[in-house]
Amino acid sequence: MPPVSDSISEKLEQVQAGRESRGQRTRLGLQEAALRLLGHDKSFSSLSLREVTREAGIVPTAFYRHYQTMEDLGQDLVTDSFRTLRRMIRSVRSEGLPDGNVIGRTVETLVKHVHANRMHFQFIARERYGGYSSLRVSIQQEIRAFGADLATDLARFPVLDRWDADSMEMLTTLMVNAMVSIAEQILDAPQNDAAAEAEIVRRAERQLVFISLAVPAWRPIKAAK
Amino acid sequence: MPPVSDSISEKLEQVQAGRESRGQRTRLGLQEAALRLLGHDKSFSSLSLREVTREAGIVPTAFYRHYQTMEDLGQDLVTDSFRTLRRMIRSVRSEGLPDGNVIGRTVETLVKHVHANRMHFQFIARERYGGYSSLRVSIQQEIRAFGADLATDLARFPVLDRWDADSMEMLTTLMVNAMVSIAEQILDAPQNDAAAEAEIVRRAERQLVFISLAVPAWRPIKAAK
DNA sequence: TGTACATCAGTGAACGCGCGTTCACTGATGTAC
DNA sequence: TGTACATCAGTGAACGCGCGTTCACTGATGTAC
Repeated sequence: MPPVSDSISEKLEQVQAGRESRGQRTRLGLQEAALRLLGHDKSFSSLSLREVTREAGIVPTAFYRHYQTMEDLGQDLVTDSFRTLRRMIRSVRSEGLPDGNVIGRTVETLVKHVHANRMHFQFIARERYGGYSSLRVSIQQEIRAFGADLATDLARFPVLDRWDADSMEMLTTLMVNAMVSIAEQILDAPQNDAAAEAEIVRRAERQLVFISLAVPAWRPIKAAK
Repeated sequence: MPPVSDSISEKLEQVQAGRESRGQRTRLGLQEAALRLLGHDKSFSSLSLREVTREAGIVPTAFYRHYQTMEDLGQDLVTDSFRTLRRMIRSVRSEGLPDGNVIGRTVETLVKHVHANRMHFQFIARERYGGYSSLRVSIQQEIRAFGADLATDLARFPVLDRWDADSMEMLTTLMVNAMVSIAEQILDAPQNDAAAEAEIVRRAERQLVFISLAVPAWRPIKAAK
């Protein structure tokens, strides 16, 4: 296979509907079945192979045509979930230069995407410190990568563009943690309770505004050189 | 039983070594067995009743003399873990009025206690968003209570004593989240790697210092009235 | 202090169940010519 | 377009295993007198 970007090769495969198509449909079916089951207050590591295949409508043994273990399925879900997340951050970024109510727009976008990809976020939240250690490691890496992306965006702010890498990392860590916490609160809140959700959003925005107030007061170490 | 405080009645029971003593020893044995098993990279919800009793050196059926389900055992562990945590915060508080390097002392104390109660913290970290929803709820409540304690402590600072409740809650949430994240990093770091740990501590302190820089710039809403 | 008795904690056999995994198979899909 | 063939994806029976839970039991512990 030529070194094409993921999303392009994805589409190609869909269009070709070639030799792999049946296999890939089932593979996707397994992923979706797992996510669906995670909605019922279960964690991925407590899902059984048989449960997933049952939900996917295939026989247990067919699982092995696609994955060696449940852990491998989990890895695919991590990859997928963060593809979603990256798409989200890209959409905020592409809305032009930072201006106006950046925090408001960011929180709004985050909340919107948590709803649109509820099960992906649920999966990440549960597995971040949960079951399989290999998934924990992957998730931790992806979150760090997400923070790095955020750092790039933030560097466009005049005050921040001369900060040292260490200080930037600290700031992005703080913001990513806040965003993770927001996502978790949204997931925990009763669904369709607009008031409760508005309150979460309000608090989240206040928190991020508060953090941003520290920015002018901070003296980045290496920038002083 | 008369309404005595938990820790007092605990000691009384130990001293009396009365009718309950054998039962209580086993009950404690079950709790410790569960914690011990959590060290091996497993989450509580994936622990089986038989595993725990095996580790505790009793027959599976004896479990029911002490708990109805594993979930009940988990509740005891939550209670215990936070008793530990509360003892910790109390020790920092009792070291006199806030002065000198409060942040440094707080982080140091936290790290020390994470090491001393590694398995309790591990349990909390894993179950915070993990398996049983009843445990998740209890943990969330306890963390909120911990935040309330912190708010009381922080109110002794001159700048903060006139903040409205909402703003205080925001600040403590931010700090508690930071502390939770520190604890999780310490748990994840390779044990006995002093350098890695020092780095975590350094970053944590910078983060908390950063947050505190926002304090003077913040205008609490209701205090303006 | 000694004995008879009640309660409490731990035992061991047994059960039915869902699990992950193996295997030889069948049928569907795609390729070569 | 049609046929022969190879590969790939799903099947269904079977296995041994650890699980949670029941039950009637035994022995340890504590109490009453």
